[in-house]
Amino acid sequence: MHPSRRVTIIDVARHAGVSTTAVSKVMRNAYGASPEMQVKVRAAIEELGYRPSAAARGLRGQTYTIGVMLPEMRNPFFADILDGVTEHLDGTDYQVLMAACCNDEAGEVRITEAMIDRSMDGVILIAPISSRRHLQKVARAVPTVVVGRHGHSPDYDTVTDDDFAGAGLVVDHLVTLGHQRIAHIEHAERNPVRLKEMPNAQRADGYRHAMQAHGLGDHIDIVSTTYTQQGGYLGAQQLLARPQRPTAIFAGADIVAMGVLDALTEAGLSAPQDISVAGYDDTMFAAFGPISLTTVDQAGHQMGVNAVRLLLDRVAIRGRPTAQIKLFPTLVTRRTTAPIVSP
Amino acid sequence: MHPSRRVTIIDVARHAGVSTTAVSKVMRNAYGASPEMQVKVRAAIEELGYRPSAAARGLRGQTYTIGVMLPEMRNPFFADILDGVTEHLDGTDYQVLMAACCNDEAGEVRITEAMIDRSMDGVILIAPISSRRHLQKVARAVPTVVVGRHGHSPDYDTVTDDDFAGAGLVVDHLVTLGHQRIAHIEHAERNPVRLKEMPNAQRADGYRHAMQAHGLGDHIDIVSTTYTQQGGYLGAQQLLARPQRPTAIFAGADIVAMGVLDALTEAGLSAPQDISVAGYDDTMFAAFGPISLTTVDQAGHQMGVNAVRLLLDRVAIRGRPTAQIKLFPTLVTRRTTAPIVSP
DNA sequence: ATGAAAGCGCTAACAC
DNA sequence: GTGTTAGCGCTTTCAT
Repeated sequence: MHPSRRVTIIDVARHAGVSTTAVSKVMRNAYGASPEMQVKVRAAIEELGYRPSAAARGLRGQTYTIGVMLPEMRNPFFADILDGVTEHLDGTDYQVLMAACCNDEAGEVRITEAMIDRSMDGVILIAPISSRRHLQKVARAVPTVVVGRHGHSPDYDTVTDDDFAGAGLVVDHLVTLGHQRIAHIEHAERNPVRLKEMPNAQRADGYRHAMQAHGLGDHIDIVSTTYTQQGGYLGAQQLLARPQRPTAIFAGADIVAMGVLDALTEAGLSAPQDISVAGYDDTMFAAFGPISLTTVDQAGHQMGVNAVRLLLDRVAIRGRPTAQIKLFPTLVTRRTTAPIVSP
Repeated sequence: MHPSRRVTIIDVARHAGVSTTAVSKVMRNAYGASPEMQVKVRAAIEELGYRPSAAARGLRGQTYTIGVMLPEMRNPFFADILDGVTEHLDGTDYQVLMAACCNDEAGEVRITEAMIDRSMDGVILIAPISSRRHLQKVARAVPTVVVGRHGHSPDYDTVTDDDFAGAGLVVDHLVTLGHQRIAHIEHAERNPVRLKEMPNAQRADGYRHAMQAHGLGDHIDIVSTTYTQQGGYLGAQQLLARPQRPTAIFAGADIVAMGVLDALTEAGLSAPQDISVAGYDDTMFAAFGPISLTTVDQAGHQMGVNAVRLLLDRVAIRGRPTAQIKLFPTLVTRRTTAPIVSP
């Protein structure tokens, strides 16, 4: 026997004694195949172990492939989104394929183009940092849903979490505990468009707004670094060097909070005894006993589910007006925040 | 203007005043295109913004796509492997697309078949749990490299880390610190084939062997649960209930160690004061200050690099004999292990 | 409801 | 070195 040539639609048609058109129709549950036809064809498919070639399908119709672009793989929050996506696609003919990029614009362009080249039926872009121009271009080539980036476009749908409100939840919580000198570590952003659209910017805004609302405008204290462990470490060092150091630090992301904790330890301090610390994202490790970080849960799973829903919708009706879905976050209180001792 | 039909190879050929063959050859850097031809064609490609359709290419030649299957997304160790993979592919025409499955056999079958259907040029399977029969089947359909699973096959290459030796490193370390009652929490496995091939089984074997080698055969104490946080928690509870409880616990994976720490805290104990704890994998969170877990570094990055190398090799020369690459792990000593106090 | 036939965009085999 | 042509395996008109 030969190195097993793949079974094609022709083999199935011949085996079932029907036309390839018929097989194609059955495969796609398309209109125009009698029940008997269905039975015959399905039997042949089963017997021969036929699986359609996605490449060949893609040349005429769909590829039944959804692409998901992630900024990185190490933030478990993205895994939550993906769970929502794949779960909702379970049982359908669609397959999700992901690509993680390197958090840089060139990488995002490469990946999105690769997805378009591969005739994917739709793409979900998670927290993209590309220019709006590029996002538009992608969206015009393939049905697109952008997750975790605010702002709206006539070409793609968006699913976001209310980062502004989320930051407010943290500030409210800390104020309730008696804190006033609450500092924030943000991810530096200068690009004006992204300044409005990126979650990190919204969190900083939300922090500012909530501080004002509590009459703590004078205590607003923001350090700009990056959403990395290193960024948290450096940010906290700056804050600890203040003449009047803060009693609470709200890190813009859980991973940032890890760096903050490192800096505290190094300075001989600890949370929450000396300083309360809160993060954002409710990543897996936030729940670990020795860490037990107070943080904000973004409902990643729900974001994923909503993203696919919008996407499949758009695959079906290309031209429909775009939608923006905004979900609401919840505060997860753990052991790194506590009532202030000496106000 | 129309909803922009994609630019095809015909458009480019016409624009450059050459044949489609010529364009195709230039695209693939294939033999038989003069320098002037190259220039002309490249100019036309540039001007028209042409990008070849992967679907169409796949129907005849390659798709320039490498598929990577991951058992899950939340273990950062897999991200290390992927970094190695993508980094090594940087600058080539290949694109990596991943799919995470649900740690179950049916999911793995679905994903591998999806990759085959999509005419991927090669696949890298990370820590697959499927039957050998299925792996063989996949490998016969598409060039395959299996990562993180021992055993060898005439059809696929393997890249593994020496889990047996890694477990030995941990035991040696703990013995050096004066520990004798060193317990191990393993991932339960009954399937006889996987019992030999899966890393978890090798770690348990390595533990057993090392204990014997140190004359501590009588102290061998293995609890079978699962490689999850919950598994670690339950396993530790069992161990703490022993009449003579262990002075050190070697968890088969970092995530298991997290569960162990939870159980210790709950019992009013802590590491390393009361019990030393070691993990395996050196995942990102093992390095976090409040955790600071002693663990084993598997050099995931190197595994990734080696996997692609083997894969591209096999894509070029399909029939070549298979290779097995085994890397050596290193111990990462942190603060959850310490010299024994009262032996 | 069914099937014949014309492509989809590319590559490979073959002429020139 | 270059161009012509025949498919790759499907889906989609369009007859019947």
